[in-house]
Amino acid sequence: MASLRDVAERAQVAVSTVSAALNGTRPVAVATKRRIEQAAAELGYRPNLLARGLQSKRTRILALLFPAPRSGFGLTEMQFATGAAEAASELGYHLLLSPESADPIDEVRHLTGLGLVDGVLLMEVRLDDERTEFLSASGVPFSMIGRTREPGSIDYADIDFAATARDAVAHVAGLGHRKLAFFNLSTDLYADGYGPAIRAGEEFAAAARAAGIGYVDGFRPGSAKEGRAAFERLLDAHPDVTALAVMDDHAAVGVIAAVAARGWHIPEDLTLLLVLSSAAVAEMFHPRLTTLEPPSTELGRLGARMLIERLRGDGPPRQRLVPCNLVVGDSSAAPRSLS
Amino acid sequence: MASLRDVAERAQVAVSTVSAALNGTRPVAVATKRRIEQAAAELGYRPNLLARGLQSKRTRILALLFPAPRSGFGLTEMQFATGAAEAASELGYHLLLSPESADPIDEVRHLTGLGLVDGVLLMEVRLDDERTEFLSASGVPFSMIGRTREPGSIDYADIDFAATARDAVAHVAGLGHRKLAFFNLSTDLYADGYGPAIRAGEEFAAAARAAGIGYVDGFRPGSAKEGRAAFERLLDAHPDVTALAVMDDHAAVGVIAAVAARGWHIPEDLTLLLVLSSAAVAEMFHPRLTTLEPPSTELGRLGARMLIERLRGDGPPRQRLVPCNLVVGDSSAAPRSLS
DNA sequence: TTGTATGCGTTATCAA
DNA sequence: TTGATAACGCATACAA
Repeated sequence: MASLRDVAERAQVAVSTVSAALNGTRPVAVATKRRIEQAAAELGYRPNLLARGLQSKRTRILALLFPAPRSGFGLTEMQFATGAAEAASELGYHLLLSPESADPIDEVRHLTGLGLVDGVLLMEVRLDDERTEFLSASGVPFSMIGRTREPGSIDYADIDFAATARDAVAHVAGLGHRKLAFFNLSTDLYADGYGPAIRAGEEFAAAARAAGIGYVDGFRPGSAKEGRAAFERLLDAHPDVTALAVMDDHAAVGVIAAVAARGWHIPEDLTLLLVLSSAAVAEMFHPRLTTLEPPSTELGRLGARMLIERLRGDGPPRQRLVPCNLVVGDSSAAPRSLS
Repeated sequence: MASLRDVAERAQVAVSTVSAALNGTRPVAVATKRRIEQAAAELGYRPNLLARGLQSKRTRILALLFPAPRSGFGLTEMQFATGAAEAASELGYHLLLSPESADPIDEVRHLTGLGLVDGVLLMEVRLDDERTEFLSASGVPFSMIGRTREPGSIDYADIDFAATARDAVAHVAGLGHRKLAFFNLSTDLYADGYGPAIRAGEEFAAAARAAGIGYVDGFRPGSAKEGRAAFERLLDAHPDVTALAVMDDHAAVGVIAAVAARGWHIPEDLTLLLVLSSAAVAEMFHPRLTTLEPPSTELGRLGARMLIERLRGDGPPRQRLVPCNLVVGDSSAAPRSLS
């Protein structure tokens, strides 16, 4: 590879002048600047990121810390990663994919100790997340996709659960439904303090209350079997429920089976919503389910952008909430009583 | 961060001695070595990767070039990435996630020109892939997840389509089926020379022939609607088909709908196989479909390992084929005629 | 067995 | 407006 020296020789100037001309870090006569740029172009010069990083203490590399795939299909995680990588790339940064080992703290220490990365992007953030405390304490710049219970002044991009719940409730209430049920994520995730489970649960309850429609929750089926059982229990206790929002994809499979087993049909007898699932997944169902699609790519992009902005300079905390996208499928309809 | 100099001062030796002691690159007296190691530990010394890379011309960073999510749920792509990242991490390497821009060639040139990466990992390789030619020509070490039509001496890890097809055919033949149909991926992908579409198509035909059972193909439904239509056409022309292997997840949805519309049931009236889909996806169906699950994580791991081995030293081409994993679900049964 | 000196490619400081 | 030079942290050839 051509180096700064090669360019300098060819343009008949000093290395420092070439550096200055190419970076605009100090005034350079237009004539020499042109000569330098031409020489650089002819040699196909590319600045060596390592040398630059060694000197400037900034590598323009971000680490995306991601845990082993949890539930779902990995689509969401994949979109976080691609969104973040794209946004980083647009801003001249690179994204290092860092699989979280047994000890995430150690992982971060390793990465930053090596001088490899300028900042860290966290995903799958739990309400109480030890990683944030460690990162704050060690002074490593970072941002979150998701957020802790009390984000304080930490930068984050997360789903706007309140708006999402409002949209969902408005959708079913607009169809004429008077009572909505909600199936949260599995008990394990809920107990683990997984943000989306807790927040979606709270916000759906609040939105239903605000809209003045009936609301039932407390179910946390994590599989098709559990989904089926939960649906049976739900109807036993609340036969007047006509709309159901489900967070776990596999639980939805069970619900659909239970509906069919009763001789019921979707959407005539039940309006079914998938919460935080992609349209690609919703299309796998028959009928195609209405879904509240998480803005995963956007969140990834935002997370990366915020982190880079923070690296470029200080400022107020950057905290963004983005609502899910309501994609109406064939599982939404007015309740029987109205038709 | 503590540097080599800090360690040297604390241990009362020269920098070069510290370097030697820590890297074992030349003999160091046990006593001083112990002193150095202790000093390093006390200071929490970590070698600066940039400085080391600048000197040694090797960064121990690999780039994973990945295209925008294609079809499916991204699970497979995600597993390639996580597998590769894990394997790299175990061997002391890091994985850079590089979203492919409009011009992948330029992307590679950029990455390597910057001196950032030691090698490149390719995924979503097409039968004729210009990237391989460019990489070969420019001397950048690389390996493929997937493979071109004629891989030559390029390292790769790919699905063993022949073994996979044999397993699938053996499964249905073992159940007593005498005629198998095959729905390939969408026409677009097929025409684009997407390896799995072409190879799976060829190998299923060959496997059926070898097993002496009837075989029908030529269908390429890429959506639920097309899947449904394809199934109707299939049965019109070949009413004696009792088993069907489908590559596109959404097409499978259509097939299931068509089966139900006929008043048929799975698996009594049709044995349905999902090819190259994960068990997580297969579980979304009702009944749970039998699937041939691609070894995506393993392929990612292998791809990274091969590349690292190649970087460590030369040797013969490393080329590995791994068969899919047959996960028998509730969509496999003996054909009607036998029951 | 250990220390000194040099260079990797860049940026930044200071003279000229 | 420009050029020489000293870092950045590490590895290595060479001298002691």
